[in-house]
Amino acid sequence: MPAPKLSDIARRAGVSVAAVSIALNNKDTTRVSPAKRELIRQIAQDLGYSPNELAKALAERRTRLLGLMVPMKDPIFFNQFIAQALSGIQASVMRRGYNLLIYSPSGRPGRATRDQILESKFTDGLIFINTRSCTTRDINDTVHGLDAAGIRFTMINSYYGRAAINYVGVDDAALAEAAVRYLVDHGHRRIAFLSSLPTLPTHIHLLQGLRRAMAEAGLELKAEHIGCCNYDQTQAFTILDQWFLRRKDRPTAIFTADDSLLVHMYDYVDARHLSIPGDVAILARANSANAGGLRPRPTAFFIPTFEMGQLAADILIDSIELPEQKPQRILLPFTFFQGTTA
Amino acid sequence: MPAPKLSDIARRAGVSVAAVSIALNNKDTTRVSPAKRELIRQIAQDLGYSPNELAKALAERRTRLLGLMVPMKDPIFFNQFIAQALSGIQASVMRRGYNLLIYSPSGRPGRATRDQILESKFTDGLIFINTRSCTTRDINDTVHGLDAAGIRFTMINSYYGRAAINYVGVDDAALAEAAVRYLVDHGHRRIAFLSSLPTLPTHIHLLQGLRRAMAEAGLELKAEHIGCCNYDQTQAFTILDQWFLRRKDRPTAIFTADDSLLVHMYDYVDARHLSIPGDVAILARANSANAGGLRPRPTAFFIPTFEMGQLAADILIDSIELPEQKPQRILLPFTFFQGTTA
DNA sequence: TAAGGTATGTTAATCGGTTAACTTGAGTCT
DNA sequence: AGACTCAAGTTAACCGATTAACATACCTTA
Repeated sequence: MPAPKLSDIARRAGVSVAAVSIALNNKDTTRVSPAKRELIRQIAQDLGYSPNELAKALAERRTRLLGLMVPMKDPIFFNQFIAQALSGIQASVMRRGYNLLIYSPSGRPGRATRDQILESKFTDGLIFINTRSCTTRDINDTVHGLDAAGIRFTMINSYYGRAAINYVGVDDAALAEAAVRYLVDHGHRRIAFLSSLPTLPTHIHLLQGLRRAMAEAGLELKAEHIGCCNYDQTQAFTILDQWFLRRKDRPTAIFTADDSLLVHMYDYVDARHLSIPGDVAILARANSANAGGLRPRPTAFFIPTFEMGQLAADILIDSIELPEQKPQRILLPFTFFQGTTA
Repeated sequence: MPAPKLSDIARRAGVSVAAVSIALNNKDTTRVSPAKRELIRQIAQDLGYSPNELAKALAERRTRLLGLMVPMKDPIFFNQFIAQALSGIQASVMRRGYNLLIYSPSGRPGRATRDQILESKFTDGLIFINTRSCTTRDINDTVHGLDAAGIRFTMINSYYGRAAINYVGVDDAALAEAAVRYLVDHGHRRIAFLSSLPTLPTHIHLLQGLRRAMAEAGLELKAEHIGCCNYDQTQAFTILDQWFLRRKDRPTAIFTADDSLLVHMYDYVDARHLSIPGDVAILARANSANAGGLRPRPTAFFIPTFEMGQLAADILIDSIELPEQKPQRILLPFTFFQGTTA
């Protein structure tokens, strides 16, 4: 038999559908007598009734669903940054009585995506993460489009515009400064920066910090000591060979911008039979859970990815439930771990 | 202004709402003249119309949403098995025009969960993964409840009952047999088995295979050489100390059941200054993506987690879209990787 | 005793779509 | 000319809830 609905209960109880709805939802306690309320409850229970959330959402104009926009490369959740943020998001979402819907538009989440999502009305709000291959322009367009449409959203570590939006990130510039200071304190003068994509907000912020701190130390970050490998091991090796196969000017320390680069560094060091930190010191910006299994243990600045996810969901839900809430911009602190690589 | 709806288009075009619905959905090409169809399209475009998917789903009794049931421990997606399966699921789901909803009931996905989900009607089908802390009874109850309610679902590597259900897994018994043969071929006679939870289907299947293959080789798997550490490093160390701190009967090889155990082994070997494979050989059942970063590279049987996710979603969608589809039971092959640990 | 308040419901509109069944007029066939 | 077919829409029921507005009886209170 089909699932019972409000009208089934109403018929059995000899009351109107409205009465059943009111009774079961605990609204307006004065509208249904305690006796009838109890009767209705009992019948609902006997029938194993549970509401059709779809109909409910349509009537209430609210789904209690959050959408996570993550640009699709097939094995997307292999990315520890995303996996951990997702865990944090899911934790908050559960705690606040919401659920999470995964949207992964193929291609860039620019105009098409915005439209696709604006349209659906399936989610009460959106979280953007790792909009890695988006141009600044795409992101700005998206931000403005969503704002104009009154859609609530939060960006995680992926926006460098100036609009007042919900934002959760880590202070990458400060992190890079701390990294340089650490390396300089340990005697390094030739420092290279290995990154994934030059368009990433993280890349840009790190670079700002690096330049500032190196200038302070009277050093210079040479253009040829900045490498981007586009998440590709082969490209990483090419860059590293350029740095290490010539005798002079060889960097003594490398600062890596994300987890995948750290792994590439380890692979490279293996392949070329270099020693860490003898031949090259490695200082990483990394996710703790991911770096935990690596040997040797990397010296690293860990970013609180899980917490970023949690906060992102929390401030998004705040802004959904409290209409007058101002957008929040949150930068989380990073932590230092002393490994054996620098 | 509020989002445009069908009725707005209908008014502007001077036709009925039904006509607009038909025209925009390309149904029944003979019902609306090409001219009117074009007019309606144009107006929809001008207004930036996009359908309210909620209303659509309610009317069509279909959401094109799949639910993923994953038991919630807070940092759930740190688990590479889940993260990879999720990636596979998401890939298939996208390809087939669906979206994914994450359900993570706190507590065991037994009766309460089943009810919670049956009720919602938000998803067209469910995927169960890693129902690690469920009793056999809970799982059987769930399976029967879902079947009775006509809910479509697939289980990934987490069912040992005999009901005909959609199931995707790996042939763990065969994997364990292959592991034993490899170790025996390399001269090992005292083999220990390190696992996480004795109630896991994987644990049970591996154990079957181990016993069978060792019997074939004229060996015995001693009860004290089977250890379960409940995902806890301290417990793992306790077990390993029992195995290694006494002189005789010390195992020469350890077969590990999942990724976390492999990491614990590495940590242990570090802590006790043992050498691999000199003091102890390690042969792992692992997820390739996760084990990829480990040094030394583990000798391992890799399970195709991503593909399992893909297939799970595919057969689920098949069974949703083809009502007469029989449940499919799929066991995927594993692959061997020759590392340096065994 | 008339007015007003309170408890307990019901009616009907609404959310934004889909779709079976009906209508109407024009063309076709015999 | 009458019966039949087909194109092109329209009407209205329906999906399964929520909720504002209205109705009724009973109880106070001045």
